[in-house]
Amino acid sequence: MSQSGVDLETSLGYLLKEASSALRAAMEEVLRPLGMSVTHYSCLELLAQRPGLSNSELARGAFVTRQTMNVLLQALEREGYVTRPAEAPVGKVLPARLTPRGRRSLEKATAAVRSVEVRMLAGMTEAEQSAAFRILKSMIHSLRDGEDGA
Amino acid sequence: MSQSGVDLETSLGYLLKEASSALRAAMEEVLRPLGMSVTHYSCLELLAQRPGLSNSELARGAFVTRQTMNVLLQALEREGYVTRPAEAPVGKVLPARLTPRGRRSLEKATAAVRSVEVRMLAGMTEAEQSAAFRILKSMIHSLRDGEDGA
DNA sequence: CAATCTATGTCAGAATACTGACATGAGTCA
DNA sequence: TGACTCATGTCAGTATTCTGACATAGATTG
Repeated sequence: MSQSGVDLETSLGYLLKEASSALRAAMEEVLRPLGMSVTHYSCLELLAQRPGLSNSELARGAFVTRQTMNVLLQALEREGYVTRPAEAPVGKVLPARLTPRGRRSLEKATAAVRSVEVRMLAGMTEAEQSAAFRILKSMIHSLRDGEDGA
Repeated sequence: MSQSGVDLETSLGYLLKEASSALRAAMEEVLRPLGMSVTHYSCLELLAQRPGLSNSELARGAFVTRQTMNVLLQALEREGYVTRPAEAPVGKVLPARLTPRGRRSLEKATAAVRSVEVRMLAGMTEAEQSAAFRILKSMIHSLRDGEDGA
């Protein structure tokens, strides 16, 4: 008797949420022994791959608000994982960078997270991974499209 | 020079998080005018499709803790969207059900959320949707497998 | 039958993320 | 130049979710 509803059993949206939730749980599990949260890790990984990112850019990359990222960055700065110049080279944008300590701390976390990703991909062929990549990109694009258009 | 890292640009995990984040944002956007949060909606939708679900079952279905769901259920009960018997028919499990008011409130939300899902699926063929379904199921299965095994 | 284990509902406190607000710097445009 | 718009960093308060803990009911096991 599946009425006009969304039908959770066959909803791609529900499945997407389920997969994302499972991924997050798996990441939290391997990061907890390292004393690191997912957002914490995301920030460090972003900085490793794109040194000089600003607070707002990091926030967008980690899918949190810039206020949330700012609190995290201040903590990471205080604990010596990240450095930011006292004054902005241009405008108000403060480029952040990992310290050697930050890089060292990230190493173990990266390995742990990669093991999760490998596990997630287990049982998928190369072709399926490509398909997944393309399909997810398509979903993101479609969702971002009409968010405030028309 | 993409070192041994996870490489955000080609990481399925990152893309999964991005898609899930976009979906959540889109849902929040259409639900906000109805005064409903995503978790709020999830609870109602679950109850519509599977009447009599307990607090803990609803929590698992909405991917939150049972404590969180309990707080929400108490609020929904107080506002007359949901009813639970005063005493458990068996054990401690309290089966929850939508009231007519709850059903009415859900109608508009379901339509709104379905429009988001339709938008997300725009540009995907039937075959791609099937592939997405299968692939997401595979990811979930792989992630849940070894979460505390071995 | 008794002991143990597991799952549930619930309360309380802690952690986390968000919304609102403000000042400031850069770009646009008349 | 001056007015306007936009993005940023940051502070403060609110909201949401989580972790910890407890008592209880059912299932399991010896």
